[in-house]
Amino acid sequence: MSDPKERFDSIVKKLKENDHKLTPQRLAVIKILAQSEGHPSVEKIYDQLQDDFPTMSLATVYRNVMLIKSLGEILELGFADGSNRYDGNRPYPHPHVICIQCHKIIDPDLSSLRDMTKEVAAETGFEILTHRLDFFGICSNCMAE
Amino acid sequence: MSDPKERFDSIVKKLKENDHKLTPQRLAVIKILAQSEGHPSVEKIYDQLQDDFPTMSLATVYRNVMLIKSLGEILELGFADGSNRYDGNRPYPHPHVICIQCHKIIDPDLSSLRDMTKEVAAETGFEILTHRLDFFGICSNCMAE
DNA sequence: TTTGCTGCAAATAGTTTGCAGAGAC
DNA sequence: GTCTCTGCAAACTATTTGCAGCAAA
Repeated sequence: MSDPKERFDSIVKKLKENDHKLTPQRLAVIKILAQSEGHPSVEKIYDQLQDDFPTMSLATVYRNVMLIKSLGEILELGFADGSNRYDGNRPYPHPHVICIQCHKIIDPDLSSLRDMTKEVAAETGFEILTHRLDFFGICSNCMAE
Repeated sequence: MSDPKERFDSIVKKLKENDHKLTPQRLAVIKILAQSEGHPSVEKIYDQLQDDFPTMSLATVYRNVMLIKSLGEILELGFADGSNRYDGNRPYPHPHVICIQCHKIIDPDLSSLRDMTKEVAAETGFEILTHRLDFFGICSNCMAE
């Protein structure tokens, strides 16, 4: 769990470095991404902004999420059903555990992944640049119901 | 590498068991999926069918791929950019190595994955049902160019 | 003042669906 | 003969883009 404030500042800094303007809408999107525990979708971000920015358009959310992603400050999680969700806390590849019932996403700690990447590179002759690892199942909450 | 003929028969059998009709179009889709080394997209399957079935529609390919997927006989690989590709050889979850340049997909052998699933279950309290593991990089062919 | 950003609406791309006729069984 | 499947075209959904006005620096 990184500090939301720290993440927010770090993303803002990156934007400044690359000469992007800091509009209220943009800052609001960053704020949500920086403090998101739940890996929000664009739609979710949009919904959360309706109170403070009732006239803000979905296109603006998309544009800002894309921009921040292109700066490498968030991780995009695209799924087969077409839904995309974003992790603003850890912009580097890491495993996710996803509840197929309530769609909660959490980040487990896994040590053995680095070795696996090496193993794959050796076996396939690829130069491995990144990876994606998701586990799908039922969380304890949903199991109890 | 499973035997394409065997895979074909096994999918056909599953369809019969579930009272689905065996149309020429359907069998042609199955044939391509069963012998696919390259994890084809729907579009790719459609293209390959144009010679033998010039009037066949994309919708039919989609419907058949969906049907076979719903019977658990192919694995769907959806990507963040919206592209979907299908593995008709190994319909169970397994790792993939994907070249980001030529989009080739190959299946490496990785032993340590089962242990990892257990580790995740223990740490998160989830009941893990399936997973998805992709490595992205540059294949040796593309590196040479 | 100068760009880049926003909101709106229209365009786009991949996939799904309704319907009428064709064809598997 | 029955009922599913197919082809076509239209519908749908998530995302992107063009444009004119607005606002950050």
